[in-house]
Amino acid sequence: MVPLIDKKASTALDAKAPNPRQNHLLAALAGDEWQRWQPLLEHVEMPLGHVLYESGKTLSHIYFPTTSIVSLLYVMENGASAEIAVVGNEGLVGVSLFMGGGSTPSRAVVQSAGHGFRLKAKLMKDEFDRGGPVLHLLLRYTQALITQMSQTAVCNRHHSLDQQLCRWLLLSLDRLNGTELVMTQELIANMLGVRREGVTDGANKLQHAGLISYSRGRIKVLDRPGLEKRTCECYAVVKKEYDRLLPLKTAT
Amino acid sequence: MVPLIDKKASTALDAKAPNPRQNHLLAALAGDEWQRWQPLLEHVEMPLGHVLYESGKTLSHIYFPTTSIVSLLYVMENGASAEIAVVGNEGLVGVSLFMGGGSTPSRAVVQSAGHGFRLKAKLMKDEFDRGGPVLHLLLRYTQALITQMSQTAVCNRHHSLDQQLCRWLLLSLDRLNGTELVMTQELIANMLGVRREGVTDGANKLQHAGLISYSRGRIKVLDRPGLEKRTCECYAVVKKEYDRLLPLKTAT
DNA sequence: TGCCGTGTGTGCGCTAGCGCACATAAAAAT
DNA sequence: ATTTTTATGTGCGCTAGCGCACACACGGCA
Repeated sequence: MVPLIDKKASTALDAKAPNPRQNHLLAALAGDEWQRWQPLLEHVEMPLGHVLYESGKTLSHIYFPTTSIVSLLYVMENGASAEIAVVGNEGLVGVSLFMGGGSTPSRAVVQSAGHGFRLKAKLMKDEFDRGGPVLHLLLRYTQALITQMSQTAVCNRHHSLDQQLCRWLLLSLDRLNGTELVMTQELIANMLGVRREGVTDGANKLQHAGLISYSRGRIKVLDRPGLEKRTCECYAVVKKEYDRLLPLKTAT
Repeated sequence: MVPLIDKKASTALDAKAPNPRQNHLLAALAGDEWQRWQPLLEHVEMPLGHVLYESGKTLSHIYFPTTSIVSLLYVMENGASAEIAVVGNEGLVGVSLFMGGGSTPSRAVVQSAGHGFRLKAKLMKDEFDRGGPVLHLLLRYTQALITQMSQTAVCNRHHSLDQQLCRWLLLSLDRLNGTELVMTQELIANMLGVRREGVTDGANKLQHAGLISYSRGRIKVLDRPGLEKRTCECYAVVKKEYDRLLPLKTAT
């Protein structure tokens, strides 16, 4: 029997017929642009850990996550790493393609498995160079991304691991549908650029405070407002800036 | 007598007839664009501490430093601060103007007094929207700026105060002519988002190592290669990316 | 010449987070 | 059902950087 109406019915449906318009940028395209883009978009699975592009290498595609989350992270010479920004269904991966360089010193890794769509580099560039609304949409998104990166820098400097953990959970949640993250503490530690034990500590505190519950790679958020109270200002700053720059006109 | 040939002859000359083309972006403009821009550019003094724009406020101008350095910094609710990026004669201040938002959550402060030029917001937008080489130049610069911000985030996470101090000195030096910075340790601490005492310590070590010499707000760099050896990889990453994205065609 | 303000040096005790080395426990494998 | 793998918990000593409280010391100004 085809498992269409199992416990994961909705996600199974998504998997069967993923909708590009789940991505907010694609959803924001006007009718004629959308007509032009639709046939060019290629659906892609985004499995956990998949590297969309490697530091310094030329981008072949630009990615629009729908149900996945991608981390832009920087891996250092000594192996330590740090996340620069998160991208989910609100954005795209590969701004350097239209910004000019064609590459960045960072790496893009799927942090939460799911789906997405992609567009060939050449096509993307052409679309961008047509100017008009597409160009301005993409640039506004880039501006929001810049804010997230800046705020990450500030947060790394001044805030406690606990606060950063909250920020990170919230940012990730905002980029997914539900209230559950599939994510080991080891992974989170990698993203935040801290020790795994530190994350264990932080997560423990949050669990005892009744804000989250987790076990072996599944984190359920029980009390979102509680998390927001515990996090630093950084989360709100970033959120506000995304909302300002990329107001949601039509959610599919 | 007009103090034209005093001990600061060259800088006095700069002050008298500052040259917009000292700014690399302006220098990169092709003949016809340059003709168009030249009459629109307004020369401005950039005194130490001057705030070019405030967090969240709409930008009225875009600034092209020539002999000054501007810090993009974020000031937090509790008063703590952190620098996001530095801008000198290689760039411009106010990317959010053409990126779309018209404002950012950060603040722009003159960190090293000098000169610069500015362009009215409206004019800048119009120029940008003409598309073509100007647009691509500005976006490439923005891309470089993004790299700097990312690297700042990474550096804040993983590197020691000493390394960051070296990075900061080198980045600042690159954006000035000479080998001397007019800058108190207090100021530097503010930029790096650390304690003043920490900077004192670091500077002391560098002085004892014979890399710099300083006294009361004047820092002379004696051994640049030495600094480069002490700093973290972040400096080189940023430098390389700037060079890649913004090759110097003609220095005036 | 002496004074005062702004920079810089120094010495505490304190804490967050690190690195390491394990102990447990839940799932997956056979 | 037993073993193996993977995820999480815990404990320890260690260090960088913080916050605070001063002591100097240079350089301009009266």
